Amino acid sequence: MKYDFKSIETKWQGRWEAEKPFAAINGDTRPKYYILVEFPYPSGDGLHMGHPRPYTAMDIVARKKRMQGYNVLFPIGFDAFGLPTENYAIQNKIHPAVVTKNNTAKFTEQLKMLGYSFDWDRCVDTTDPNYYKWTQWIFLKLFEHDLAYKALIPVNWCTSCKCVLANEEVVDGVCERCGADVVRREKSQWLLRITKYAEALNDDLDTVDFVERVKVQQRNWIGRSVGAEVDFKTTTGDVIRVFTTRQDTLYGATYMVISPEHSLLNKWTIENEQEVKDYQAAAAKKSDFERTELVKEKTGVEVKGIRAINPVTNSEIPIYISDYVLATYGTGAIMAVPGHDTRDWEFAKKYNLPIIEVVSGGDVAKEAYVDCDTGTMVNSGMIDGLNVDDAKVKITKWLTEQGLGEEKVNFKLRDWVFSRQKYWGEPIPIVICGKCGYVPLPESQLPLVLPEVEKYETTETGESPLAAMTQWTTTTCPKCGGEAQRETDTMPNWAGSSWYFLRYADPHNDTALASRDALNYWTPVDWYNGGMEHTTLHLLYSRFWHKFLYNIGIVPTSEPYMKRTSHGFILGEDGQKMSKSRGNVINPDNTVREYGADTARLYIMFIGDFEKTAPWSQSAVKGCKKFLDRVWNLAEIKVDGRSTSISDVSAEHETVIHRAVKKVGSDIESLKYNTAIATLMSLVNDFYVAAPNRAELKVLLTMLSPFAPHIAEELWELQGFEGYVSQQPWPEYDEAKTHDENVTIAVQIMGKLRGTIEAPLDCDDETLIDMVKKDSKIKANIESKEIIRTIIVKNKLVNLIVK
RNA sequence: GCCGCUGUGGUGGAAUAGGUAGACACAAGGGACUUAAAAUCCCUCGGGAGCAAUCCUGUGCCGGUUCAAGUCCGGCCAGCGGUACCA
Repeated sequence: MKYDFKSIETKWQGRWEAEKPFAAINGDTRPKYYILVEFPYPSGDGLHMGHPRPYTAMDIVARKKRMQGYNVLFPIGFDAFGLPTENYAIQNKIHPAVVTKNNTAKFTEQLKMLGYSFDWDRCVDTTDPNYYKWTQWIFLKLFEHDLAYKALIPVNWCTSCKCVLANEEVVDGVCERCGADVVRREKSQWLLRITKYAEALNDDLDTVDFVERVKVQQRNWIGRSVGAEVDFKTTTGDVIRVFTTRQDTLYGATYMVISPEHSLLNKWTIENEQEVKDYQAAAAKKSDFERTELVKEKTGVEVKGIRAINPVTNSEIPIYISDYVLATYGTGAIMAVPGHDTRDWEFAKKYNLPIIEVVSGGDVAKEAYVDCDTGTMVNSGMIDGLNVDDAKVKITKWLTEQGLGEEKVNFKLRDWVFSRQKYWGEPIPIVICGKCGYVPLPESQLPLVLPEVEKYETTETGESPLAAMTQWTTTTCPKCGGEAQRETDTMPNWAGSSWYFLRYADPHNDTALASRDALNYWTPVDWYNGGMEHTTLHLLYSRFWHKFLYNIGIVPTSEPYMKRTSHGFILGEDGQKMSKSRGNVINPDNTVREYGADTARLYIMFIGDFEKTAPWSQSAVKGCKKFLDRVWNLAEIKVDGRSTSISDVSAEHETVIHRAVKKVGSDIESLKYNTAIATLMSLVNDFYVAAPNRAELKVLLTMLSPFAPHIAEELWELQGFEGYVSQQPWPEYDEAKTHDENVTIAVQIMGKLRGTIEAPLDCDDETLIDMVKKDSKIKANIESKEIIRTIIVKNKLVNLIVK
């Protein structure tokens, strides 16, 4: 009989659906293991190859963990709020909820087609009011704890989406989604104070097992830097406070620069007022992108008539305004040390300002001496002769004593802009009352359900489509009972995904986001795998929400995820990133149809290093199909024999089987799925040289089942083994049996390979050298030479050094 | 610019901790079976020399450490990702 993958896969998927062998059980006595994959955004295009890679990998882990006796939670859901759905709805005049329903149905079908062992009863959908009730509830808690606030801020405005974007959604000055220009605009927006958690988000990375590149990227994004704030008095009697990480170079500060938006500019009487005003106006007109684009040439204007006083030299220094100083970082003002900062140096050259060397070792006449940590302080009064570190300590102490400044830690991280002027998102549960201000909706009124609207488009003024629904927006103030308006902004699609993993623990709870018992049992997530592109967005946002929920006593741990790994992209066959415009998108449907889900799963794991990008190759898929054909042909006919325990493997196959069990097991844990599959292929190749007995076949099918679950179940049944192969214990290996009695020893002379010999395992050195010397080939090589040294690596290698 | 990662056959990729480079596949070539094709099975497959056993050479480039370097160190080059006037 031929390997009929189609009927086999349909059969087992039906059985799994009916009998639910992969259901997670709350409060079970087995040890729990919570494996999480990033739930998909259900786009109209269906799954592409980017989805099955992480899903298959974690499915393999989930299946193996179950076989090892864990109560595994491996859930899936849909992150369904978002712009593409809304745009599709606008274009086709279909309600976004209907679009979402269709898309999730398609995704569900495709995910089931691939044979994933998800617990489908726990499926969540962020657009379900029963779900977003709790997203809104968390928002109310954030508001209650002063972590949500509304402020007039310059926002990134996408000219095409007509929508406010988070900084994270602006890429190279254009909208991440549609590629249109992004400009700056003042708008009243909801923000979340993620900056309050900057320190904890940074420091607690030390407590979790995230792959290093994720930690590095998060740390860079949070951007912690330690320095000092220093006060500079001015001739007007005002004080300009600056932030610097180089307080040691204070004696070299020969001028100051403040941002064009600095508040003191409004207060001062400036001699060249018009010139300053013109510069401010020009800077305000520029978008963030334009401001950073002009990196090469720095511009600025001196604020004439007012001077600052360097607190250590007491000399008067000029003040400039320039847009290379950002209003949003530090204090919006800097002390300029042209001798030791590249930007200050360029600016000083251009405007003919003095450059003073305060750390020796460079040539400040030629260029700024920046990497000067090893230098010695010069021209620096009280800190002359000290090294940089000591100088920092001493000057900071002095500044603090004089009341002129103090040590200060700054972060690049900014508050999270949380408003969107869009329809397809969670309504923000706030009422705006003329008398009481922003009033939270009482919990009893949640969920605040999205109203039906006539038009989904953002209004011309940039307000949410909800703003046009006056019937809905007009309400009464929960506090004073007077007439009030509902907030019409909605939440960004990062909201629902910031806590979804908690809901999986108890997805049908209608009195809490999840019961405390369920959270105590399942959280934290043991292993979370996802894309690098979410490192500074979703991953950071959800850590923030989780820390907040921990602080208010909702969740039992301060970090949501114990372990985070990250997979590489699957590229198109042309080696380019898959995209519709390139026309190189590959979806799993065709491969599954032509070769079956098991082959598709195998190939996507065999393709290469899980953590790196890898190009798809349709022709290489066949290799995996061939492998399954070979397995089928090997095991289709019932193999006789009563013994089925691993202790009953033949002497012939003993070593290779114990080795394979060891290798496949450890490879799954360390993301090396490609070599795990290679090991299985080798084992099958060995079985073609000498046929396996019943015990050996059993081990093979058990190990194969996480990778290719359908064929494994079918062959298991054909062989007459009991139950589901996916519910068998994972095979155990015996370390002693992973070695042969004999080992091949490489023999080198002067470090060059000259041959190999067979020697008994753990052979003692003398016997080994003796054997080497007797080997005819080696003998010829060392004739008439004297062995002056021998190096032996046990069971591996002998190296003879001769003269 | 800064931070991180990567560079190995025609291709995807292997190579615990420095210890036989190229596992496992794909593609290609040759052969068996077949009327033929598909499928299957067997052989070859980094480069060079040789009938051959064998020898030389080879992991982006240059140098170093070591008995021994794809692996460690220093300096380059190229590609990918992140970030960007962050003081």
